Amino acid sequence: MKSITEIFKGLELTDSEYAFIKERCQEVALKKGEVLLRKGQPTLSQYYVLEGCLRSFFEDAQERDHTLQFAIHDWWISDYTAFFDGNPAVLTIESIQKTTVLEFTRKAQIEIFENIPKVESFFREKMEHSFGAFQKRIINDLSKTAKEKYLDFLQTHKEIETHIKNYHIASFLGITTESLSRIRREIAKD
Amino acid sequence: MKSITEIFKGLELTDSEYAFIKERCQEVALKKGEVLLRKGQPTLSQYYVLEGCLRSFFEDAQERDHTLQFAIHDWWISDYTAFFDGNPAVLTIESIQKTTVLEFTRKAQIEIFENIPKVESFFREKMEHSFGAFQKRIINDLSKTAKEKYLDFLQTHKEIETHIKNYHIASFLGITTESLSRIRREIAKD
DNA sequence: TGAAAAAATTGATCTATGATAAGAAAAGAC
DNA sequence: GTCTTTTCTTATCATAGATCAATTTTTTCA
Repeated sequence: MKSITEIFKGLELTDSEYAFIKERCQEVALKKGEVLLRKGQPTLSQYYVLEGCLRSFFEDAQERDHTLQFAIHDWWISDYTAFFDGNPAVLTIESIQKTTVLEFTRKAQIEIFENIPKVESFFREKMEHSFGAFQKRIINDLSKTAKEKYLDFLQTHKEIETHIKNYHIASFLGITTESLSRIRREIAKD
Repeated sequence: MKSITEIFKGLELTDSEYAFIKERCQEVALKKGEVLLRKGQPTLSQYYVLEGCLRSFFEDAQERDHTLQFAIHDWWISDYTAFFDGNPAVLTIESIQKTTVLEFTRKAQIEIFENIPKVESFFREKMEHSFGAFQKRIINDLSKTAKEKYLDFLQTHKEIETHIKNYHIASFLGITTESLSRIRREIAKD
């Protein structure tokens, strides 16, 4: 079983530092299809995926859903607008496989930052990389065709692509499942 | 003239801490149209806008450009994928008005973090908010029509909208300038 | 202030993707 | 292993936004 030690790999924490962190997070197990966070709820926590796969998505006024993020082992996920600002969630997070996560509340996280500064640095760096990934995502959304976006997705999500339903991929790419199907046929021809 | 003291407003830094920071950043003045960072260059710095307006954009294979971000007074801007990971820039940053920025190199920033931990917390929080803004941007890109995106832009960029050329706004929204023009006509009718 | 350049608009097509509807294939349930 | 449900594909038609080609309006600066 994956555990807390590997979250902070590279950090060289002492046993008492680990213990301090361990007391401030909680393991949560989810069956396939279960909801971890529902839109409208207060978003008090951020989640680290130990095993399985989660998906965060936005439901628009026409009840179509738009996938913001997939998260597998060693990824973090939350509704960041809500988590950081204390607003109710606009996203819903659901498991698309049997999943285990570690839950860190905002309060716990801040306590940890205050007591173990190198964890704050660690999180800042994590954040910076995710920030870069979001920047890249926006650029892709603006500049690529649906087909290019799909090919790009296959590259950037190699390890998870096989577990994920095509309609979820379509929702991540911002196209309909029918369009994705046409694109897949075209690619298969090549 | 806007200056360094207001960057960290709310932080209550001592004079010597200010001095420490001041020695590690540099004021850069730009004429309208000048380039601050060009794609392909190493991205060693992050910029804080004192006055004026900058734009970061991506040029695709067809030489069309796609605006990622506008930055005015009190905003930070860089090519984050490049800045954080040490890769060459994929974005170009240009001034679209006479602009003054404070330049912080990565090295300087890390020195500051190590010596004044509360500045690191401050940056982490800045980052978190920007992260939330990017999340919102992606959701908008996925779920809204061009018209809705434009109306949203007018709201979220109230203070700067008047200085910015429509073709830059179009490039931010991911549509052509002709389409934006049609959308504007439609809105004017209402 | 008036000519040149830059920016915005308009009209006429074209095209990628959406919507709808139906059938085929795959996955799960019993 | 068959039945049911879910997922994926295919076909046809509709549409938002792109492209191309002028033209008008606004800005710049000599």
